[in-house]
Amino acid sequence: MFPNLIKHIRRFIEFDDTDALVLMKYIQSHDLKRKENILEEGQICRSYYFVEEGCLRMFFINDKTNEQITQFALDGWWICDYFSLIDEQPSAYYIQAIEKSKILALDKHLIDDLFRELPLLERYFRIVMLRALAASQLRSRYLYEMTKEEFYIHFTKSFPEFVQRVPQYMIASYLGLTPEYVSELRKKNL
Amino acid sequence: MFPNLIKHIRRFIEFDDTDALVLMKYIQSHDLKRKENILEEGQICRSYYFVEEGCLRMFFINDKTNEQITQFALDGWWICDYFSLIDEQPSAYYIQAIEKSKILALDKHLIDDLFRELPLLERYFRIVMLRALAASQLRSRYLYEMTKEEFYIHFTKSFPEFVQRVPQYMIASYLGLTPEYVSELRKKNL
DNA sequence: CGCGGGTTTGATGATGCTCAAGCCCGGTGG
DNA sequence: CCACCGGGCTTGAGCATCATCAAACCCGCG
Repeated sequence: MFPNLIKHIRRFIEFDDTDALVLMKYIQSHDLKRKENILEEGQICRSYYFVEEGCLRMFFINDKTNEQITQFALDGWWICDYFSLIDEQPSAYYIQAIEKSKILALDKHLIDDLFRELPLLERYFRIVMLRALAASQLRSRYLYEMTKEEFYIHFTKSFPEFVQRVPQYMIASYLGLTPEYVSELRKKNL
Repeated sequence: MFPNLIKHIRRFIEFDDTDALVLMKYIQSHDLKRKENILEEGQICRSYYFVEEGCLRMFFINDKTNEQITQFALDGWWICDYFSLIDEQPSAYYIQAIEKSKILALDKHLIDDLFRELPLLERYFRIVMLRALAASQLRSRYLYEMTKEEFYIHFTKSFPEFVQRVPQYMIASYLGLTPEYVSELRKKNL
């Protein structure tokens, strides 16, 4: 049904097939077309989203026109606007499919029931959050210690497949660069 | 014994005094003098640290000389190098007391036993991680949408007491600015 | 074949850094 | 009690990085 999520869960906790069947009751699956949104600015983010297949981006609108990407999520990643989710505030973000994607949504208000049925999943989510935090700490460190040029090169070296898969201007936006500058950097670095 | 930690836990879960006594067995308390480190570069970060009283900073050494601050932790905050903690890799960071502080350490390897004794604490830690993630998402958004000047002003407006408490050059470092530039900004913004 | 989104090019310029010097002020020793 | 020291903050000149803007180019798609 959603093998990638199950596989992901099994990386961190014991989780047998009957557990998976229970979990299934709580999950809503969404098939997104390219450019389709699963969250839009002004809505309250009510679910955690898992990318079962495909690729998402999270962005907000800057100066009324400019889409500023703050995160990507590939297959096997959780994504959401945690601030909106926690405080039930309108989100400032869009979450949009870059390509045809299959997204699994876990509603915030069902999660306590889910944990009551499958207590071990609370551990899974704790660990997922912990790892996301580690990733964000690492990313923030790179921002401190690298110039934008180094940051760009580091990124392209680290995720060459991803750079293929996604248009340059999105990479630029995510890295906080202008497309023009990225273009210059590409020329310079062969 | 450590009222601030208990108070913090009670913000998120039911936690009575006997639970607190159990927890106490797992906690190591450290009294730090000004400038004393609880973690140093090269060590493996083995504990989660809670600031019961005082104030910490987390930094790494840039270009062999320059202390680059990436995080502060005031009373009531958890702090650690999550990357080093998870992978048991040598840390690239120092965690140091800015002022006389009381720190509570929870060893990574005891935490599973602790959760076995007090299963509700797993929820507490999940929530703490979740909120830290929300905070880091918000911070990263500010970095995208503000100029350094706006970022500085926003920070000083948001945490005026903190700006009093900590030397300017540390604020500058945390915000990714030179002390000279902060000085210029202060003059400009009365 | 023409259109439109994405990328490139080049000129110009602002933001924010570097470096060197001076200043302020609280602490310490004579 | 004063003089000196040193850390932190400020000032100013010069400069690098990276953004802005306008235009041209490229190429896949209808």
